[in-house]
Amino acid sequence: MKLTVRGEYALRALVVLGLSYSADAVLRIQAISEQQNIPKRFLEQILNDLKSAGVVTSRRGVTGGYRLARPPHEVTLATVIRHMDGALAPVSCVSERFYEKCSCPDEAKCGIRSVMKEVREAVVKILENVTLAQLCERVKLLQGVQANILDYAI
Amino acid sequence: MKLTVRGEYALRALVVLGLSYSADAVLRIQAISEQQNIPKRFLEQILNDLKSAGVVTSRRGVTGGYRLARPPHEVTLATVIRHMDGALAPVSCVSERFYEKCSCPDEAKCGIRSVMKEVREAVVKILENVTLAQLCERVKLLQGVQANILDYAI
DNA sequence: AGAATCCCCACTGAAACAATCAAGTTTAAG
DNA sequence: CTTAAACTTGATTGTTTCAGTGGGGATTCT
Repeated sequence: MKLTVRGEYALRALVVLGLSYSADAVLRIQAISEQQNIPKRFLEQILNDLKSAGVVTSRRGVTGGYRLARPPHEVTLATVIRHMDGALAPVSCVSERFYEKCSCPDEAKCGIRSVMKEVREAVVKILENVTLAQLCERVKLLQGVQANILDYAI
Repeated sequence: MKLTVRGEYALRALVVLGLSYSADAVLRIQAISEQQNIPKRFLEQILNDLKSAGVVTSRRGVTGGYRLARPPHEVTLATVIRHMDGALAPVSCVSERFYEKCSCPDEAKCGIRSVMKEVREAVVKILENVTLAQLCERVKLLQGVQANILDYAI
């Protein structure tokens, strides 16, 4: 599994949306783009893609913007990454959803394949069990730690 | 971590070399290439690369060929894959050996990064603990099972 | 010498990646 | 009812990576 810049931007944007999640408040692309150093035009494309995945919804027009389509605890990182970057498996011949035949003489007898399956399992286990809500919690915690250090300094 | 075709070919070739490992017998590129459906010219390049990594050695000339530079139980998959395909981490900002700064506002406060570190740990734990010898064992086992099925059929 | 093998380095064609551009449509406010 | 600020859609571009090829050179046995 390789997380591309595209996938990373998607996660970063979703964290921002997750942190300010509420019934019907929306965030503008520009706001997210500025806060996260993401090229606006590129982010536009990415959020649109997340929309087609049913992860976010949008409102158009001058008061428009994006918000999560569902509460953060219902979105797993696995879902997001699979949609943006494809397979979680290190090679497609061990992928469940993005399977492709490989060139080895016989997949059933392939030792490499069995190791790669283990790797895939390990990755999937982590990413399917971390939700956007948990990711946001981590962020709050990390930023909280920093804030406390500052408090002491003052 | 993404295993490229290049890395996969390397592992496949090493399994062949591992299975017939002995003090000074060598295998020709052509033999490996034919057995494994790997383009000869490409394999040439790959084995040369593995040589510079100290994984294999070669003998030139008409009786030439390749063999493992060290016994199979001393070579981990992590070593091979890192040399062929680079970082095991899903993003380079969490890689130990291939670290590169990422574009997020503050790495220390990045929640995504902390999840990706977990993924990296999981992958490394597997690949650093599987040696070429163990991989060869798996292959023998898998092929053995097939052989038995055939025996019954006869 | 000659044939078979490894060695080295450059090159190419295709695909993936990271953007960017252009020309819409929708919406609220003035 | 016009306009500006937002999202929408689809194409395009420049760069890098990937997989594979090609040509010529060095080495070693016979």
